[in-house]
Amino acid sequence: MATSTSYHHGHLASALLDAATEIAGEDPNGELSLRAVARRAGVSHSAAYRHFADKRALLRALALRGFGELEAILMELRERDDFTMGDVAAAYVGLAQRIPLEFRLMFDGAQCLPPGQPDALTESGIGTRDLLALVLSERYGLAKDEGEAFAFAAWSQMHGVAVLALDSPALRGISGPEAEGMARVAASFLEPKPR
Amino acid sequence: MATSTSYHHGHLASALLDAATEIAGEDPNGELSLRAVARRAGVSHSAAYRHFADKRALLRALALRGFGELEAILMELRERDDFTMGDVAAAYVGLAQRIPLEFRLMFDGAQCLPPGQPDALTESGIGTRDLLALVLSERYGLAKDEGEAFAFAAWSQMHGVAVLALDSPALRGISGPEAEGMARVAASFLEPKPR
DNA sequence: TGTACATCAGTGAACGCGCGTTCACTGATGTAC
DNA sequence: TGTACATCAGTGAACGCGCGTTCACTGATGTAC
Repeated sequence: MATSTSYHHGHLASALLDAATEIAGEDPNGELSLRAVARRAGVSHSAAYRHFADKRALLRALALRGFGELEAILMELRERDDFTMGDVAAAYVGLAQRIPLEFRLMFDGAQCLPPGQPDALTESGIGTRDLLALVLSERYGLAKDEGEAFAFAAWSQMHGVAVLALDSPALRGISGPEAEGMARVAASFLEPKPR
Repeated sequence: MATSTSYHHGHLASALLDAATEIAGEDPNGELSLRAVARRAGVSHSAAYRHFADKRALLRALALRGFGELEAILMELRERDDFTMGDVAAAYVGLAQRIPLEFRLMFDGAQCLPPGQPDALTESGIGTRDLLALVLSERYGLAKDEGEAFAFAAWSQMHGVAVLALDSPALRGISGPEAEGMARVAASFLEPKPR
């Protein structure tokens, strides 16, 4: 295997994604350029084209990574049978705070998708939504339709908190834990009554 | 008063804002450039600098306009004493669909704000949030704290629906009325029980 | 084990592009006398 | 009412910039014999 200092990098594709995440961690609201990503990875910017067709493809890969993390979070919650809506919302908002770049890209078709049709990214989004519906239905004993509607109500709310905490001038600058606390308060209004 | 064809425009500042809105109406997901705005307004791009210090200032003016519209919507609801949470959410999401550019800018500090401190835009955001809390507290007879928490729960949810409908690959391409319908369904989970 | 060669993954120079912004200018307006 | 002039609101050429992308190239790798 090539070491990180050799001419051949070995894991450049994922190293580029890591570099992008790193940059975004330092300046969560900045624009991300392909050149900056390559620079951070210690590689010429044209090298990126060996691994991604274009900039959109790189961003799409980041978004897909983000969906993977979200699904892992949901699967973890599913293991427990006593989580609250507040737990779900806090986890969701926590993800957005931890990897804001990926989070934004997950829900930004304009930046990630080619003019073309629905693709893997769209499907990932739908799959995650369905997973949330499943997890909540199991937890609260909801029928399919009920569960889907409720999952959408919950998803949109936690998404709203996440987005507002990241971008809104009125809320930006809030700390991660504060944002998660607000998500919990908001989600408490959705907590189903025990029967 | 100068006519629209004379050398002096007369209302260039607001004409530029209108032009921006118009462009965004045609391509809601495109990037907006100051040059394109001036072009659309039929004016050289340097003319914009007679009215706005820089591009950020123009975007900020658009955001402020958006807050004005949102406040008008809330005041209208306030006139009625029988609106539902679904009505509020549908109105909010309808606004986002109608003027996506302004809507996005209202909640995008990175694009609108200079490196500087809280400004008129931030205050506008906070003012609107307080107005929502007031309107909902009146409608449902909530105490101050209760009203604020509930207003945040509602706001984040309708904001989530609005944002997802505009940007998310999984939901984009949805029509305005469909988006409003989804907002109603989501909001129904927040409707307080009558006592 | 050693050599020839195809393949792969990098480099770095160059491309054109549209952008935000500045500047010296000029045309129109309105006020003072 | 008519003229001189300051002020205001436009113009258009020019600036430098960083961007995404392409291309001919070269260094490293691994396989066939």
